Amino acid sequence: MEPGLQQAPQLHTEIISWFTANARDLPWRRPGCSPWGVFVSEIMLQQTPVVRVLPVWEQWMKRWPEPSALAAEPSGEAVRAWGRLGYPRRALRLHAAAAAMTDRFNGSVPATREELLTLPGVGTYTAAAVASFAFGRRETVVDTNIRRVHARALSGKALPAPALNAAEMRLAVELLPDDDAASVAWNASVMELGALVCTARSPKCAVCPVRQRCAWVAAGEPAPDYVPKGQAWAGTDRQVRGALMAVLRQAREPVPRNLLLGPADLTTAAAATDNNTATSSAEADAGTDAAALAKLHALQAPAEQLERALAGLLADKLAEENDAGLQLPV
DNA sequence: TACGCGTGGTG
DNA sequence: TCACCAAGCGT
Repeated sequence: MEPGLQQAPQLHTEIISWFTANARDLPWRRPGCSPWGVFVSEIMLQQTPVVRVLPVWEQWMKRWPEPSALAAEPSGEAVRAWGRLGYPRRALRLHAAAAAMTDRFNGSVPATREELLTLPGVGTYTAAAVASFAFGRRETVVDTNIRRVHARALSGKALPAPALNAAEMRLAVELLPDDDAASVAWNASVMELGALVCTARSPKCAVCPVRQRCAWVAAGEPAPDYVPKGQAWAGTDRQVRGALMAVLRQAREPVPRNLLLGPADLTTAAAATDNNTATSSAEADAGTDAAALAKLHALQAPAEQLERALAGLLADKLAEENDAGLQLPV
């Protein structure tokens, strides 16, 4: 990694030039976008692809053009508007961050990394990214794309380490241009290169602006020295929670617990009459989506797992319990 | 430090 | 098809 630092100036020039010609036209990058717009985009983009964020971001900014507007509404509305972006706790944290901005920062997005770090849902990456992209400050932005570009171009490895480490952070700090504007351009450019060209699975080295300088290419593109750990899904509480969330998100009135916890009653009722007509009407009466409910029941999760998953939702305040059953806060 | 956290597109 | 992967965070 050290040797590559000598060509940092060339890397800056070539990657920033590539960005100028090839960057995607994303709404949160446009000159008129507010710091709040940048902030919202950064939270939504945590572990979620750009194409899925775009439509939700547009609707979000139209409905809540500034932090105080979001803070004025119940958190459940944020969860609903979040839709299927995933990790719905991010919606709660974004709502809480808007409340904190309203209370502690005069209704504005704070401009410094230190202040940004005090907001819920804002960690090392997001604080640096917002300070850099929304406020033009010189901050070292390190995300998964940037780590991968650094690992390949400078360290000659196929993939970065499983977790961000001190050596990577030092390298990123040393690579950051001194000039404020150049540092912002560099952050955005390396990230975009990692997202569009230096991708995880099938890097497009043929169109890479720095392929001649890439340590990984020079080393003959060696394979990763570790096996990425998979994300377990089938049969997990997480899967059950996701199915529960899909039902609760669109429900406009309390959802009875027994409707969520098992199809037993419905099966009996349906069998007693004829087909699933009874099931459909029962679900319609509860204001729930039949398809979402069917997916939940199709998992055939054990009752104790359903209870545990439901408790997990309640613990995160994604739903509130009342006499009638369950619903999102309204 | 390692793990859990949603969702859907894709090679 | 089915793991892998995606602008991380909090514990």
